[in-house]
Amino acid sequence: MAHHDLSVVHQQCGDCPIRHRAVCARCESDELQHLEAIKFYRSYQAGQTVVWSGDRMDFVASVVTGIATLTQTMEDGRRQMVGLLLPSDFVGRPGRDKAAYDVTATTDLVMCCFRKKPFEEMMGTTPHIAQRLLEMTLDELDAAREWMLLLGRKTAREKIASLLAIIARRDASLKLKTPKGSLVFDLPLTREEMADYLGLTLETVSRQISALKRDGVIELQGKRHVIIPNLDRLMEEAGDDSDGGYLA
Amino acid sequence: MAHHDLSVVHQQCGDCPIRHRAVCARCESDELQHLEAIKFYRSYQAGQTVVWSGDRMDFVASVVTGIATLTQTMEDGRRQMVGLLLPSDFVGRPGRDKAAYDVTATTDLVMCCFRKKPFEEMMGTTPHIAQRLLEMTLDELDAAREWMLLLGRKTAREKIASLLAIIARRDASLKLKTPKGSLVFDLPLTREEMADYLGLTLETVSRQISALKRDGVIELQGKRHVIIPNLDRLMEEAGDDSDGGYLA
DNA sequence: CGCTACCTTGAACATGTTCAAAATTTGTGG
DNA sequence: CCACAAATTTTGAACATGTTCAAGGTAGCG
Repeated sequence: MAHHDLSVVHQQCGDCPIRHRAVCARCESDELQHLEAIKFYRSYQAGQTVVWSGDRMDFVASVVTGIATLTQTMEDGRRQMVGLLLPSDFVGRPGRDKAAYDVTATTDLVMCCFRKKPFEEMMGTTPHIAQRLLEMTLDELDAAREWMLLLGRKTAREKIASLLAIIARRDASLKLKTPKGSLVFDLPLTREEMADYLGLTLETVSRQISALKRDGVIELQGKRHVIIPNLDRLMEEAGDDSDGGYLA
Repeated sequence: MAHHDLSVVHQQCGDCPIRHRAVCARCESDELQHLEAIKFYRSYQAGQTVVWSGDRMDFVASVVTGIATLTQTMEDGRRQMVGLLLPSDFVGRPGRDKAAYDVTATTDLVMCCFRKKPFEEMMGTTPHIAQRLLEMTLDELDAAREWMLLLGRKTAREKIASLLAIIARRDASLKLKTPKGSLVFDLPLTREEMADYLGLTLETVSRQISALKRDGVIELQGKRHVIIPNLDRLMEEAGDDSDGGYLA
């Protein structure tokens, strides 16, 4: 319970790491000031639940740092992850007061929150916010549909390769490295979380990761540290046509 | 090839059957007039392709009557349907010029089209359109995520029951009948299309429909005409918690 | 060092797929 | 209206992929 009180930290929007990708990306400085007035930060430790599905949610938020997941659960306990929230991603839905999914911090997480009422009012008066939110929502819809193809039609091996390729790409885009050449990253998810994302069991995830390693598609150092010697090879294993455009 | 030239038909927005659900739902009459000036109708016969994934698409559109599907295809031919477009649903993405999915008419189809350029300009000047489009996109995202749970975690029987429940509900909502009591409708999809939607093979779809019939969950007259004697029973079979809110 | 989480591996099993054939429905032309 | 061809659907049997249940291994952290 070492609760570092990050919730007190407050930063200028101008210095914010997600300033140019989040829902505020298009805002002018006066609009940003207005947002600044209604925003507050919240921090969560790895493993903590941000909200439970069905709970009242009186804020919307952007992920600033860390990773969160959206999951759905059936009565008998079957779980399906329906979203992986990375820095700049948006949580919550204007015009709805109950959370539709469980939101969980998988790493330590900082979110930039806006009380819903003022945010909704601002949406009406600030087209730059509504425009950006529409754009982000359309991107998420594309990502969800790409994921439907994965869940409905890909083999276990292809599913794992697809997930690794997505994480590798995202990491490459954050680090601004060349997309060719070898890539290195740490898995932000446990085997079980990967299984929940891919519609598999954790045993199958483990077996397929071992198989990809055995076949030289990936290298592992420990359980989490992954090296991709050849991204094209990984993409082939994922079954995507070479130039598929996941996420942003 | 009996091509009834519906493409010439032109109607007043005020009389349009989707006036209050489509992207134009929130528009005032002056805004509607502006839309009316840039709109045109197109008709497609059952089975026709509206656009191919990757093709240039210089319009966006609303489905007026009929049903269309969005599908993704892998190089080796595996197909996954990622959307079922019903009257009032929106096709195309402002700010993108290539289609991301194959769009196919599964029944005779009439679409209300807007050339992309003028539509995008109107989005900037007409908040009512952008607002409505955001709302619709958020609904579609919820539907896509509900479908991810189905694809990732439901059994074949649950998948079929879920699909039937969705179609039954939609039909009930169009006909304004009480959601209890027995429901009757025609399947708008072939077994193969159902399979593409559910991430199954057509044989499995056929077998599970036979099983649901054998168990008295549904009744069939011919291949397409379905009677649901007890919607609650069907919902149980679908594995949804009783009050789940699919689609709109 | 030893506990606890997490991960890997094995073997039996189950669900859904594949391939094949037969049945049914639909559309077409006589 | 009927007969035939084409398309769609159903059913069967062998098979494959991923799951389940069980045991053992590994890493991180007190």
